[in-house]
Amino acid sequence: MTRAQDGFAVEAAGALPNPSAVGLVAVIVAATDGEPRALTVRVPGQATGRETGLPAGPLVPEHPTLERGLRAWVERQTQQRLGYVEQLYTFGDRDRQGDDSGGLHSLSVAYLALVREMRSAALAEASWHNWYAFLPWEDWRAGRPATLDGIEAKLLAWAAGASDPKVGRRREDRLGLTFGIGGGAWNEERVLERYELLFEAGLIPEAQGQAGEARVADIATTGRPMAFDHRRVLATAIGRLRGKIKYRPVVFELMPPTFTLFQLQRTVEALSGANLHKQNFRRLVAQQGLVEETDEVTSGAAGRPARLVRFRREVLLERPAPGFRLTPSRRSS
Amino acid sequence: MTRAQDGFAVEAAGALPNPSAVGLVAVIVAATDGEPRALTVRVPGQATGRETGLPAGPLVPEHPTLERGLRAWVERQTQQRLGYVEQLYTFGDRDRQGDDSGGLHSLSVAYLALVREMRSAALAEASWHNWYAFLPWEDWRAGRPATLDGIEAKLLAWAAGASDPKVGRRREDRLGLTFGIGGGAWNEERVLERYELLFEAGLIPEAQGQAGEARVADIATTGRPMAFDHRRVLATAIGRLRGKIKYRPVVFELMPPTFTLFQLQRTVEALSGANLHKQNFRRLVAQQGLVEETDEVTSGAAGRPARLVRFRREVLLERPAPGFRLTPSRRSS
DNA sequence: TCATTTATGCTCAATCTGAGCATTGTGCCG
DNA sequence: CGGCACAATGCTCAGATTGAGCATAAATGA
Repeated sequence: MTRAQDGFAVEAAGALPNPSAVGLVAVIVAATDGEPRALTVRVPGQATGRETGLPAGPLVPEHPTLERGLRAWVERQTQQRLGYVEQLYTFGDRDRQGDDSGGLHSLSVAYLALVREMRSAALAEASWHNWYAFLPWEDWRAGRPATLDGIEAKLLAWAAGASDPKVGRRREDRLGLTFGIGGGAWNEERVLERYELLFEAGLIPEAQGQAGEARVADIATTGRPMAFDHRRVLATAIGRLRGKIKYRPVVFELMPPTFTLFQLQRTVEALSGANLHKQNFRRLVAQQGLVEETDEVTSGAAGRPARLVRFRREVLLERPAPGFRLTPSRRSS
Repeated sequence: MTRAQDGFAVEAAGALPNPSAVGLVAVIVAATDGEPRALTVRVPGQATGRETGLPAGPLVPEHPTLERGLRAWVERQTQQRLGYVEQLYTFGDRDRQGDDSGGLHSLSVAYLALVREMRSAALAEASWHNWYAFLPWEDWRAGRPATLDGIEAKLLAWAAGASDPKVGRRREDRLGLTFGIGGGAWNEERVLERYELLFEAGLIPEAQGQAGEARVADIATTGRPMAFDHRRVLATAIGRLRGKIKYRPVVFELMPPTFTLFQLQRTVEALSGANLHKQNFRRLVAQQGLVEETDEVTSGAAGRPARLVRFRREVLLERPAPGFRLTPSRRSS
């Protein structure tokens, strides 16, 4: 069925030459105590011993769809029920893969999953990490991250160090767009673009396959490395999630059955990396009808008890499916 | 390097078992005379002779990235310069692929490309089609598409025909969400969900591999079929594009160097399938600073001549990168 | 009891949106 | 040549949404 015709190589999707190695990678996200967490595993490292990486596995031909395959595979191996699952991106970068298995083009199909509990942390080799450990510049909840000073300096040097001045100017433009250097605003969704920029600028040890050799000083500024190019996958996931919570009620996949509005806000803030105006946040949630009150209230903690609410499942049937608009406030720390 | 450990199959992305056949599919979009078009080719059909399909080809291991590979491949074969290229989705559905090449899992990585001209229509076997020929229910510019009457009736019958009443209710919910049946609103972004629903309901001939045998009556209501599952890919592309134009200035990839505001509006309307309020549209474009005036005006046509404008490339460097908010008006036909 | 802390209610100005009316240039038709 | 039809363009206005803050309520703990 393979056939080239008149300049078009028209191929049946089912019968192609050049078989490739295809893997699945999962970014499994939870939010506990107002911190965003990703499930990681220890993998055999490229350079040194063992490194932190994302759960990954082979594409299993037994399953009818990619997503169902991933779901079954992860749920079986982590005892973790996956609620929301969404395909993220397919990575096929040759020189960015860990290693090239001789001629086979290798692809990784990445998925984002949102889960409620963290029981599987009990599993050996698997553990939850605050995702900002890997991308520390993305957390603005306590104000501008200190690490950005060092990063900006290095990025500016990188831009200035371009041989062609035109290239240098383009680099500076990108610095403005992504990191807001030079009067630009910080757009919390551009997580991947920021990571890519750091990668290109040589600030990411994974770029040279040296994830295992990152110096402590580097980790302090550019974060903890991951095996292969998994930080890129994580960056993709965070960016996607930050965008999605604005127009789809996906945060609730991360919440327990009942919760307070402030817990909800903390979770949204954890994901977006920015603080929100409290009163306006509740107004938004109320207006959209995202939650309904229970007759329980919290107790024990300091301050006035908060009413517990639950997600109104019906909103999934209402249009347009709402989410959260993120409007940062000046509250910090 | 393949290794299972403690419940996690941890695999280096580059060394996986089960090689798969991987293909690339491209949805190449242009907009001419206010109509949205997709580039199609004639492919050897599954059942009957030759069918319409999307340009597709094998993954070429020579290229450093998937996107660069696709770009080079399409540009060479269609003489069509691809401006904007974006990865859409990776399809791996087993039973939805055209045919299964014995044991190999087959994937299609789909891309969306926006182009300006349509020269390659000159190529034999390749031609441009109004994309609503394939998804006629998606075009609301002349009011509610007539085809929806027939579709709704069949969908309601499908929901009512569920053996389990619970399943039936869930189907009805989905009808409301996607097609707005039962008091719901039409959300122009849910193109894929609508297609999937029709597919499940058995209204899409491709579902049984009968794309080539669709009856004329069916084509009138559920649109022209495509080879394999390419209509699903097209639906994905349209949905994505409709979402994207709202927050990124991507429409300009489809416009000639200079154009009138109304031409721009027509293009946005063509993509979104809905009409917009003219004065508000210009206000939006002006406010956002998306275009700058040239000193030329149109002439020859009826009515007052319009000023020609051009896209302000600088907006790509301004934050947050703006797009179009789509607010339908009552103007129709 | 009072200070502290958090939850919750409410106000207000600025801006944004959706809708429509009015005016301005052109080509075209008697 | 005057007037008409037709788009383009300018402008207004009420209602809704946003961003920010003040005020009050209901707990805990010294």
